[in-house]
Amino acid sequence: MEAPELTTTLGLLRWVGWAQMKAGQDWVRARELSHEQAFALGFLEANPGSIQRDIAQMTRTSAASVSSLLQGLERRGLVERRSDGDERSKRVYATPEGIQLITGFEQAMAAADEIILAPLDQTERDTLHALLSKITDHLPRPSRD
Amino acid sequence: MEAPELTTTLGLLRWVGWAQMKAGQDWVRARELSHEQAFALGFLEANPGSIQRDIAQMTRTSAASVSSLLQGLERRGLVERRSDGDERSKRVYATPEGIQLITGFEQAMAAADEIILAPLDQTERDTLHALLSKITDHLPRPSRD
DNA sequence: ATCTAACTGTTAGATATCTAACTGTCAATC
DNA sequence: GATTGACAGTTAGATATCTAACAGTTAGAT
Repeated sequence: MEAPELTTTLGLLRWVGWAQMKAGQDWVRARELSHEQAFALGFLEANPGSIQRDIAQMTRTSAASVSSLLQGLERRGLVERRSDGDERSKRVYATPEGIQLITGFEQAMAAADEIILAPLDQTERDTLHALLSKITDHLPRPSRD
Repeated sequence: MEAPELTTTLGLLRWVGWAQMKAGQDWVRARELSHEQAFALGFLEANPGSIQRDIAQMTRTSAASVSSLLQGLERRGLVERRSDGDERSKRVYATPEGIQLITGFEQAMAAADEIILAPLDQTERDTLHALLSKITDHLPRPSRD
């Protein structure tokens, strides 16, 4: 008695995505972060001075969500928001504390990916990547509409 | 300046999953449902009398989430919860109103899937499905731990 | 028969997300 | 220079989710 979600191609796909999220759970929870906070911090480490709109686009959420998410990180002193010239936008930076907390996140995620993809050999992984790219190439870019 | 998430295989995968969710948005929003409510209703249409624990397992969420989700559906008269023998569990049924509201959901989702998979021919779709199955076969079953 | 452990569901408090409405700032046009 | 429109961010109210703690029920062990 399988539910449809677990048998369709996109159902399987969402399941794998879910597993990836769960796989990183121990790492982020040990630092009392949510996945979203961890990803935002990681993005800010790589792209310091991004404006909130950039984060919203990258995480495919709304400006309102980013505003709320950053509030929590700012309260803990993990990010800073500063205006810079254009008073409409705020440039966001991970603080040293934030950077320190997020160090190793990418590696932890890569390790989780490795476990999930373990059943596939390199050729199969390449094929999977190519097929997914073919799909995302035709998907609308993450946008703010 | 791509972010890592959009270039790794699992990043692409999560992107496709996100697109699927968005693709059904018009359909569910026209009925003032959330995706989660729509999926729960669809599951109950196919599996009437499921207990809440079943729904939690299928949606890979917690018993607490299901409890909260069903509250909203019950308030709108779209589902009913009845105890039946075992007083610990509650059997959940979609009401006629709920069934009527969710009719066509599966087809709408299938249509959305078709659009997303459009860039792939049948052989490629089969390959993708096979690769994803190979991954999920090694994933822990959705469980309640 | 009682006690304990497992099971099912609920609640409380937190964060994330959504939409919609709002504020403030910049730029373009008149 | 003033108005208008686009842009960036915030807030409010809603739902979904999580964890942790709780309450009631069932079944098994002693």
